[in-house]
Amino acid sequence: MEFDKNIPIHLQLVNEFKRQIVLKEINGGDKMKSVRELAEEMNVNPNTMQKALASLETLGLVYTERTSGRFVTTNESVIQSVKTEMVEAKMSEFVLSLTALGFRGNQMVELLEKYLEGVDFNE
Amino acid sequence: MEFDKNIPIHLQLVNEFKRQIVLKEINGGDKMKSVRELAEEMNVNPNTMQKALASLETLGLVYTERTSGRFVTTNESVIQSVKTEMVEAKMSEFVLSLTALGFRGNQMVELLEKYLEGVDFNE
DNA sequence: ACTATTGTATTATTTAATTAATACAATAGT
DNA sequence: ACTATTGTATTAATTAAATAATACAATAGT
Repeated sequence: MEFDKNIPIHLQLVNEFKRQIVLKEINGGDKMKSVRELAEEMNVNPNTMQKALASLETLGLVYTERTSGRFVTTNESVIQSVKTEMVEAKMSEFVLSLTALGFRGNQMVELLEKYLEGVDFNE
Repeated sequence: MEFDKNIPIHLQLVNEFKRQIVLKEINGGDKMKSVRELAEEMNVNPNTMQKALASLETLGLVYTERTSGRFVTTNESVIQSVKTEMVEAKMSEFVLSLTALGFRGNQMVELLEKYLEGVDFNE
């Protein structure tokens, strides 16, 4: 995975894991790879990975079983609410940005449709 | 103006000025305030402000007349293309993010419409 | 000519993120 | 019991952004 150098890596890691969990690329109860392994795999320092995983734990998305490792939560309602929150955040950011650029709601919808026509494949 | 602490301030400044120019809150030919004045007003260090303004200059959005100060470009086509680029960037980011969250184009439109119903005032 | 105001440059300090290197703590699995 | 693997903690070094303080350069306007 590649990082945006203008955003702290640990935040980008948290986001990526949230995405994987929410999209069921990792399932509830799944064992995650070890801190060191993940760090290696994603080319970051173990400390940075540790920090990201600690955040995930705070969110309730993973839990630790010493010393077996870390596991994805089986609490589906937590996962769902995280997903909802992620979508809302994206919507909010988009609408705020386009509002700042002078567009109104209906124009945003039009723009989105136009954009999707242009780039899309799976309409 | 308030800053997102996770994004370099000079980038946020560039963005804000781009927005102001593109939205004609500042008009072509307008004299901008001095580096020091802007820095004071926006509560950043003059060096940070200087950096942001230098970026704006690179973009062709402002030019310097030593020692009168800095002025907004009168080249409307530059302004328009910057605006287009900003909108495209927002669209792209939004669509990429929601794609990563497992949505397809038509669902994105639905989500946006729903979201706008909920929050909107100026549909 | 003078001078205030402009942009610009420089050097140092501070702060936060990241990396680095290492050590400790706990226990599952043999 | 041993040991490899797990998470966790600590301390230092590095890097980049931001701030701080100051100086220089140019000229519009008096």
